[in-house]
Amino acid sequence: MRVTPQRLAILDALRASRQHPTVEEIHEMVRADHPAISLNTIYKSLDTFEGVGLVHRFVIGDRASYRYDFDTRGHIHHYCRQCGKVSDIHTEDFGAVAESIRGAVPGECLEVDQIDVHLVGLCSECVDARRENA
Amino acid sequence: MRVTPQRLAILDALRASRQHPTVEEIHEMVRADHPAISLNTIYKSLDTFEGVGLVHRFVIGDRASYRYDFDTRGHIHHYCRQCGKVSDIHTEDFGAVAESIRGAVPGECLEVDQIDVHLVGLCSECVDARRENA
DNA sequence: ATATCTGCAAAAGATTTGCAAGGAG
DNA sequence: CTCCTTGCAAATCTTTTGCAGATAT
Repeated sequence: MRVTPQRLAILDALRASRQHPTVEEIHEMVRADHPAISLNTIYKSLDTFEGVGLVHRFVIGDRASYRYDFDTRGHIHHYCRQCGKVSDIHTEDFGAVAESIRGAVPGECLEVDQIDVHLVGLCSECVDARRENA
Repeated sequence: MRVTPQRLAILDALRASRQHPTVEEIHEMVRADHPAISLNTIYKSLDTFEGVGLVHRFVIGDRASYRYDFDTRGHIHHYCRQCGKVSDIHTEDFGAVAESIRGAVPGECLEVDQIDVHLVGLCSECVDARRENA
């Protein structure tokens, strides 16, 4: 895998963002420094990164677009069905959650490499907003 | 919500399938009895059904397409990265898993309506196939 | 030097929108 | 009878593919 200015910029942008950006959003961010970078390069680079486990790709909520996360440690994602924001839920104890999930799997016959937990609901801002309007 | 032959056919097809079909797949199935049904009708009907909680929509694995599930009870989905099959993992104790997940959420500030647990790995057939080739 | 990566353009795939005709309530 | 639903077509959005030139190693 080659190290290019584009790839470094993509990784930097993803690391800097806590927003689980879509490909399009990453494109926007990287263009600030690399005006000529193509969307295609974003797609291919992220695909490469995912292949070597540098980043995590997922789809959440009612938006069928890939989102990327620089943080590959196990954690929970929350999708706000009001504003669309995706937030991390970092728990001290994701291990216990993973354990409980693995315990529910009949085992032996199938293999599990990756566990994604997605919650859908309202983020704290949207809960607050609703409370004010009530 | 109106009851039409098309909608009944869509619900029947979805109920009959344990494959978590995509919109395109549902279209194929329903066309057996309703050759003239349009893809658009499938989209709109499923959207309506989801709105009233009749079906569950999700996206899993590396295929960015909506999948639908007639079974709206909480359960785990497993995606096979080899063959693409999506299977249900019905555990007696999804309640315990849900409990453990809710316990990990800091609470009060955000709302959780729905919990999706997605596993990625190999299905039993693909595990067997690999074992035979080894 | 050479295999990989980039950027452009086009193709492919998935979902949504607009509208006129049809059918359920 | 009226409003919701259907089917068609086109538009939009997202992702993939093909290829020629550039570049990291």
